[in-house]
Amino acid sequence: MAMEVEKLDENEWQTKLRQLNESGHKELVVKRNFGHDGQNTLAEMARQHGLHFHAYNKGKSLVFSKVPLPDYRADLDERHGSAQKEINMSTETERRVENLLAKSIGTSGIIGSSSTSSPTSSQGSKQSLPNMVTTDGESRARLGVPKEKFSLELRDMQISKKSTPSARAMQSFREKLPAYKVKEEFLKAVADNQVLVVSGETGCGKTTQLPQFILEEEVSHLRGADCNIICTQPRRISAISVAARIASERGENLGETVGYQIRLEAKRSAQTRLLFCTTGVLLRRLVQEPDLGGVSHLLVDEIHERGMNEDFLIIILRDLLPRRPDLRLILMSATINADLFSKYFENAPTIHIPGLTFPVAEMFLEDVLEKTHYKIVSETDNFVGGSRRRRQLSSKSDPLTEMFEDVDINNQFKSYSISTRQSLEAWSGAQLDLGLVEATIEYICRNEGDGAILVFLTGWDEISKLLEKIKANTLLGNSSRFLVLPLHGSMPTVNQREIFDRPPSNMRKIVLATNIAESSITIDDVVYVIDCGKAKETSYDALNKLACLLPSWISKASAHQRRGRAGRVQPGVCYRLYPKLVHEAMLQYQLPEILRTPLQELCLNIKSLQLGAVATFLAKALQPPDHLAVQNAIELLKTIGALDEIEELTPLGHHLCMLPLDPNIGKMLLMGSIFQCLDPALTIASALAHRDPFVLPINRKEEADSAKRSFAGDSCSDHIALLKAFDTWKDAKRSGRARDFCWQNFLSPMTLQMMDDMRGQFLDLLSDIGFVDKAKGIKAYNHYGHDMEMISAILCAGLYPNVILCKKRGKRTAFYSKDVGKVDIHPASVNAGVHLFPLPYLVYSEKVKTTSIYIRDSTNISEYALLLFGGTLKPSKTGEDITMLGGYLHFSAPKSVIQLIQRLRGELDRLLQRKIEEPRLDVYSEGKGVVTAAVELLHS
DNA sequence: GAGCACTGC
Repeated sequence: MAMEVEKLDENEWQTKLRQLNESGHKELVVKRNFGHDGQNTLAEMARQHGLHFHAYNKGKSLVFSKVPLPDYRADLDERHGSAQKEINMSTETERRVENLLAKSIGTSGIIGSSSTSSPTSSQGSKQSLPNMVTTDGESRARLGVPKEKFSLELRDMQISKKSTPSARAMQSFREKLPAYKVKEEFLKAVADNQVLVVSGETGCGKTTQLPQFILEEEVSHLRGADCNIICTQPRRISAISVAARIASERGENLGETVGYQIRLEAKRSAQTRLLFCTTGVLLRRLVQEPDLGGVSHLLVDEIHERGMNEDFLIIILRDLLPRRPDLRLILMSATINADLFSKYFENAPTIHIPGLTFPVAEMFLEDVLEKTHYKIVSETDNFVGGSRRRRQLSSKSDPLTEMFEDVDINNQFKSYSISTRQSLEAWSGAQLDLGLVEATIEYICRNEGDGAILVFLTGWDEISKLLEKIKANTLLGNSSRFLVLPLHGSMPTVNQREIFDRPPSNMRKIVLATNIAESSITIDDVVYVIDCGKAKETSYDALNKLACLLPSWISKASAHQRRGRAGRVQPGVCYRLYPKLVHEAMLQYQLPEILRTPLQELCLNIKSLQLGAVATFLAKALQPPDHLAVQNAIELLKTIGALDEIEELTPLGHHLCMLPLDPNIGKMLLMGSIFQCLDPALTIASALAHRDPFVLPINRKEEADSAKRSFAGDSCSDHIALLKAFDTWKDAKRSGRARDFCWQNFLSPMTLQMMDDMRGQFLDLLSDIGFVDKAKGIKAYNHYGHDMEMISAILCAGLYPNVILCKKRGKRTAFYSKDVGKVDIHPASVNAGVHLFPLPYLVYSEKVKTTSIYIRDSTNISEYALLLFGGTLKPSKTGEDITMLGGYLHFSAPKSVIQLIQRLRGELDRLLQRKIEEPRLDVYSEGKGVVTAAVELLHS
């Protein structure tokens, strides 16, 4: 049935594909694992042939299959062994569940509830959210101050604040910024055009000055009371810091005329005329106010970053502009792709502002090699006749690396030394040479002037290895002369002051960082940047429904941004550890996030904003996502019951729209509130939605590992570990020991605090949509909050269809998922290294392909959790089998047991349906019998 | 037997 080949070169694909297409073969088995790029190449070609292939790993081979996924069953035995699970229910359990169920059917009154439309739920979804941006253009008027008077007040205040000596000093500083030179041109363009694109390099003052120009202009023309300027920022930190900066430039306190609003935090008042908020906050506001009533000017900053929120917002705004002719839209971008946005908005005029940073010299690999005399040695050079072309076959390579391998080094680099040319011959873009990084750092320290060094690396591993190399280095290892600091989003050092502070004068600071230092964290005193040219980047493989996190070449735009990090205080130097030819071949910009991410949450938001059919709407994007990615998202939303067959929101979908969460996590939260597990559901949802509170220290990772495991106990669950860690932190906090507790248990206090705040927000939202009555307190919804089986069932209800089969293979266990076949447990999971699981399945919240396909966090669950809280059950004709997940999960049992399970499940579903349609229904008392029967079964 | 880019509601 399968065609087999060893490895294919690019031209052979075409032929093989055609053969596969025309033949009766079902699969193409490629024996070499040639990596993700190869898969995508084939996928692309297949699409051109009008075929969709499904790829999965099978041992060391990669299999491409024509078989559509629902027809999985036939292949199951061959690939996974038998996936059939026998349900062994004791007659005692059967009898008890039977009794509980019989009782409940008599009393609960839940039979015959068949309404499908829901007036109550749609009412619920129109209720207002707390922490929402509210229109307050008229708020002062409402407070009794007439508009005209308020405008006068604002103007007089602006005049008086400008006359103080400190304000004059501030003004002269502002006048030196490049943005000041375009002030009149800018204000005229804003007055004359509905849309304007402003491009400018960092340091030109566009973010701090342009919104301020508008504010000053409006206030001085006595339009202050009517103006309502919003400026969006992609990150929380920048929303706060820019607002604070502008308030101080105006000589005001933050929260007066200038304020900010980010999730769970705001500083603003009725006077506020200029508000900085994150893009996410504005998108939430659009749910309530599709026309942005009351907003006079909207500035969208950093659109060149092409974040998902910003791309999404821009589609909505383009449609909104005709309905709001008085609204002014200003898009702010880096220079590099301003034209793209101008074209998108019917050739809107653009204004360019030159930058004001110090010049940064740049060097490429060839120059770095000349200076450092470092010799790159290829691993395969030791073999006789190891030509460069041959080496490429042995390593996973990418187009840029391959391109350079075809370059005639001696010809192209005539003017360079022989040693450099040899090194260039040996260089491979596939692997970073840490020795070269070390040599470059050493060169700077020996030969260049003072100033901090910032090294861009791809991840934890490289940072850790380089740190060790530096420690062992005879010069750099001297800790009284060199301060070497790792900087990684998951390391506990991120907020330590020494990263930002200037070191003592005889000491040089060397920061080893990931992408985090590209835009999120700014270190002012950097003079030297060393750039490895790569970053770990997410991508989304729509064919296999798989998120990937793989190192790849950065774009020219990112390289430019990294270089700029060296010129903030004085002229700097950027050492690029890749050849100039590679730099020239880099993509202009990074692929926008909307093309690199699963889209379920975005699709849900599109539905909640009533923007029409998802695919039609997304086709209007600057760069529309792949059709298959959209289909996957819609299908998932249907699977979890958020969308119906005609892609309309179900009552459940309406509720999920109100929760700022991934739909799966939102569902888990709702299920937790319904089934008396509110407290754990709040905690787990906030951790999954925000970030993992466990940090990864560089030297003590074994200790960190065991701390996490001790929280999990014998639960076989990362989610329980999160829960226990959070609860223990709360206790420690109450007794004033939070700081020590976090340090000893490798937890991030900031993340835990954020989780705590988010729990509060979720509780408010659940209360708004009627699922809980806040006045009664969490305890009233937490009867099973300490019941592990019930918590696992809730996790299953929320995380489905993210299910993994655990299959015993001798002393070990192997893991399989429906979409990609064999997967591994991530080594940071508490389930890594567990050989025998008490229960046959795992549910997970994240599956990511890195060096392998890993399940990052998982919880071991029983067949009953799946049968009662998983996907739709499909009984077989014989009545002795039930399947789920398109036949992937298969259960068998005696007829009576199957019938019992179906009846119980039916009652549970009806109860749930009624609750979703009438959120205020008291499930705990009305459906007590059904719930107790379910709990009984989960415990058996 | 071995690993964790970064945001945001």
